[in-house]
Amino acid sequence: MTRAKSQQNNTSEELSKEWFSGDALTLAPLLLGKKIRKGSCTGIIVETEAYGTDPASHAYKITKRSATMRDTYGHWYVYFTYGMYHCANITTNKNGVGAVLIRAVEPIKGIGLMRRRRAQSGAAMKPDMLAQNLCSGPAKFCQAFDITKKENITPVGDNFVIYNAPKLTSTEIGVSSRIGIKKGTELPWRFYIKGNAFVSKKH
DNA sequence: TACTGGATTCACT
DNA sequence: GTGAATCCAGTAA
Repeated sequence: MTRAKSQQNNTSEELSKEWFSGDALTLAPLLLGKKIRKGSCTGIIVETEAYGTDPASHAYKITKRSATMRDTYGHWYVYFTYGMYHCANITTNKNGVGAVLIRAVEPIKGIGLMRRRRAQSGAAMKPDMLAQNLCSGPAKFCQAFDITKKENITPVGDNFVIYNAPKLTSTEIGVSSRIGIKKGTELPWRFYIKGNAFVSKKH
């Protein structure tokens, strides 16, 4: 089978809940390049972040809020932060705790709707409100795809779908570390597609 | 019950 | 580069 044909087949396949049963650190780079659809909006995942049991993770100490990460896999874990933003993770680790934060998405369908939602959320509608500014951050992605706490604990396949795509090579994937929220902690687990204009600015 | 700080974004300098 | 916005979750008392 040709690579093109293989890609066609792969991209039509929906990832099942079981796909997310592995650990977050393994799945985070694998999610890069995958297509995500919610409602009429579709995009390519270009940046992710793995959260496991490091001290800077909500998974480090399970609370009422973060219990979703312990109790599910292949579900949204959505939380509210900074008094105005949401961040969306997909839970992982069938036999443990973990999640992959969706940090940035390349919009490919429903761009007009995304732009309206971002504008409603207060984003300035400047001329440079290009597609690459619509989802280039975890909170921007939530605004554009209308993901709020009401989506929390929604399973994959129910309202949101992730389609398979060929695995990227290690040379196509960038990895960066980040100082955690707890002093002295470091998270070398942010993955992004190298050279992609839709990746968030902060690294 | 009160206080603290945050897995961010954006405007302003 | 810096600071404000804004409110919820977690924690201490």
